[in-house]
Amino acid sequence: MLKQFSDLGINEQLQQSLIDLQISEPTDVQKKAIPVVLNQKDDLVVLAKTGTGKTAAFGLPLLQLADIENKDIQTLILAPTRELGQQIYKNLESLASNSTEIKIVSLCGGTPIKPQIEALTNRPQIIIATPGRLVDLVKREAINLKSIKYFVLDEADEMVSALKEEVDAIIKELPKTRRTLLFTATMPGYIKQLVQNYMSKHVVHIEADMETVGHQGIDHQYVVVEPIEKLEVLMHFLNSREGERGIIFCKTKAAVNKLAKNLAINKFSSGALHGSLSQGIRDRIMGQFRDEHIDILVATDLAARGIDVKNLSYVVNYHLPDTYDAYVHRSGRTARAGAKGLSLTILQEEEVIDIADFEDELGITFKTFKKADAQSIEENNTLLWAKKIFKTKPNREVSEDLKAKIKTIFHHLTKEELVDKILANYLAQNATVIPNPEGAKKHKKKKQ
DNA sequence: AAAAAAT
Repeated sequence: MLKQFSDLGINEQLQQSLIDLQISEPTDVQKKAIPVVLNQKDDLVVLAKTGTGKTAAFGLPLLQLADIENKDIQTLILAPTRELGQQIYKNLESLASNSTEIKIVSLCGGTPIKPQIEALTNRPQIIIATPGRLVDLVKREAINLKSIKYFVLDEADEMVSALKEEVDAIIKELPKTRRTLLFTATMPGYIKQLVQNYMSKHVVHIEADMETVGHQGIDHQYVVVEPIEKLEVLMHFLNSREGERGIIFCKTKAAVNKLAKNLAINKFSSGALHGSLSQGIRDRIMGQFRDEHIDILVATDLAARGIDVKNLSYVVNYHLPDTYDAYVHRSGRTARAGAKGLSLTILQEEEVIDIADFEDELGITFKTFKKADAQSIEENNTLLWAKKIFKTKPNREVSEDLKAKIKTIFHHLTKEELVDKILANYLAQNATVIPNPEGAKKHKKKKQ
């Protein structure tokens, strides 16, 4: 018999929200984790694949356990990035839409702290935070964590490694009697050891959705390119996926900026996301991406973990990820909730040997992505650029006066001559966009 | 070495 949310002990208000959200059946991780959280006894370490519903696996039972008679903060959820924190907040809000008496407050950085201090005076039962901001609030004595009963670390492996200092500072403020619930898709051996130090009660270990070896639904492919043709191959791929949506991962913020600029010049519907942008811009780009106003997100590993955007059919590794786990998280942005997706890694010749390591370490098999020959890539990219120009709407912000002046410049040209000039301009622009080998060498030399 | 997280 299939277990339903009601069988797991989820109450009617939350069941109604699930109906509203058109979520009909619990996933494996939800079936396994919900009863344990509701039992109010044990600590919990949950290992479950990307995109299998971990947020609801702790969100549903913790919303149910929220005691509205109790005006103290009862649940603390920590996330590694502001974007993920906000996403968890929104998910919990929508799960709680029929439990209106529950108050949830998001305490992520990058936004003014005063409104958050204000919001805390409303006595929320549940808070979602990023570590830096929460430490700040504790230092200001704007928050008291002594009443916490449930402590959730999402992306637990990242939290106890990269953000260990802040997490340790926060744990010092928590009562020993609390329950600790850790959720993650990846758990390197050394982290597994470390994690034991964070638990105070008997620990239940749950592994869910793991019986399917590899990352079900993800098609792993790689393509070998010369440095000079990397951008061209990427654009050719993006053109072949016109109307689809995905994320392109780069190694550095500077590389994200550069690639996003190149894609913008070539009229791709794209935006950049990394940690040096203001939170306002980060929120705007994420909003546009979620609302499908832009199709392509160019990002650092800021977007690698937890981010759940609907209908992403591909992920591109424009640079190799640093770790095997980073590959798991990046590629896990596609093929979510049972969907299919492609994870394409673009490599240079000397990096090909790494592919075998990824295969061995992660138990996956890469197929080779067949790139077209240089000439057809260029032709194809140019044709699609022309189509995009055709579809471009006139810019109303340009004054009539300026338009008239520009028209006089081109006045004496025939249509054919005008097309020739626009095309030549496009090709020249692209030539400057793609670094030539000389330039690449010079750059390398400079770095050494 | 780079990314994230506080201002």
